[in-house]
Amino acid sequence: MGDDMAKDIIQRCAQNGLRMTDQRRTVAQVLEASQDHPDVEELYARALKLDPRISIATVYRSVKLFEESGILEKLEFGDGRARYEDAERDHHDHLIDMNSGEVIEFIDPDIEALQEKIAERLGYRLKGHRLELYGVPIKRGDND
Amino acid sequence: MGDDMAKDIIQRCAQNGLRMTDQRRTVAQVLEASQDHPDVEELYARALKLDPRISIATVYRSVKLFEESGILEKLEFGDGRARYEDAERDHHDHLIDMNSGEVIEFIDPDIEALQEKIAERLGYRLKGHRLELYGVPIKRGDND
DNA sequence: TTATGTGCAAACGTTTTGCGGCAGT
DNA sequence: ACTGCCGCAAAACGTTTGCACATAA
Repeated sequence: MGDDMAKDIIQRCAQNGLRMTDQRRTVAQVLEASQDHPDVEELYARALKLDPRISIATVYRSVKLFEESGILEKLEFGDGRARYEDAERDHHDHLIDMNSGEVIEFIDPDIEALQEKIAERLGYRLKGHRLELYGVPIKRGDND
Repeated sequence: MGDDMAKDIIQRCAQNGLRMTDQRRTVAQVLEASQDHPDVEELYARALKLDPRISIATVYRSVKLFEESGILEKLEFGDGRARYEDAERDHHDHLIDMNSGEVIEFIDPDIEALQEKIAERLGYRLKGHRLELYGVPIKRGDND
């Protein structure tokens, strides 16, 4: 019991006192169901299937609102489009497959600790970071 | 001896067979002289002082060309504007001061090694990475 | 009921591009 | 001379916003 049970996005919206509309529920639902990293255009496409009346402006407004409420985290992988992911999930970084564009998530406690130490050494308190690895799959028989 | 002497941007342009115009030389010169991380608008402002005839379209075209030739590296700090820096300088990462916007460069061999190891563990050959730390200065008397 | 959200289309800031003229090799 | 660059202005891109209407609380 207690509230260590993971809350879904809609619950956290309510918790933050956000007025819940059909559109916001739709956007939340799409995000919840996405295991990949869709950009806003793609979020909009998926939302349209659940609610053909929704507009892309509302999708933009919703993700921005959710981000400002700390419910989502904004990601930018350098292709000019923003992506959003659930901020409450365990922290992780991203490895981008340069061939397929696939995004692999990972965590490494050593690297987290090292970052804190580096910031401190430079006289800063670490507030956030962004780590992206870009790589290509190691194929069997790929000797170098 | 040999060519372990650091080459400047203009030399590397020539080396890559790029046709050198006054404008490209100006952009190269501005980049060479910049110790900070100016965005393209700022690059243009600085270039204008050296050559009042240059247009911002040319600045955009030049940095893109230089990037495609591997002479510059494109940086995006999440403010919607691209920045470019000399790709041949020693590799380093960035710490962004969240109060002032100042960008501090650093290198940490441990973190570099760790990244290689993580990519390998995930079945990837690391081709590049992006590490940005976001922090606030630790002030004396700041107990916490 | 009243404040707030929505859809639409227009505006935005950054970056790219089509064009006719100009310049590097 | 010939290819490719330049400046200009217009377009493109992802994102934001003003407005009149609709809806949650």
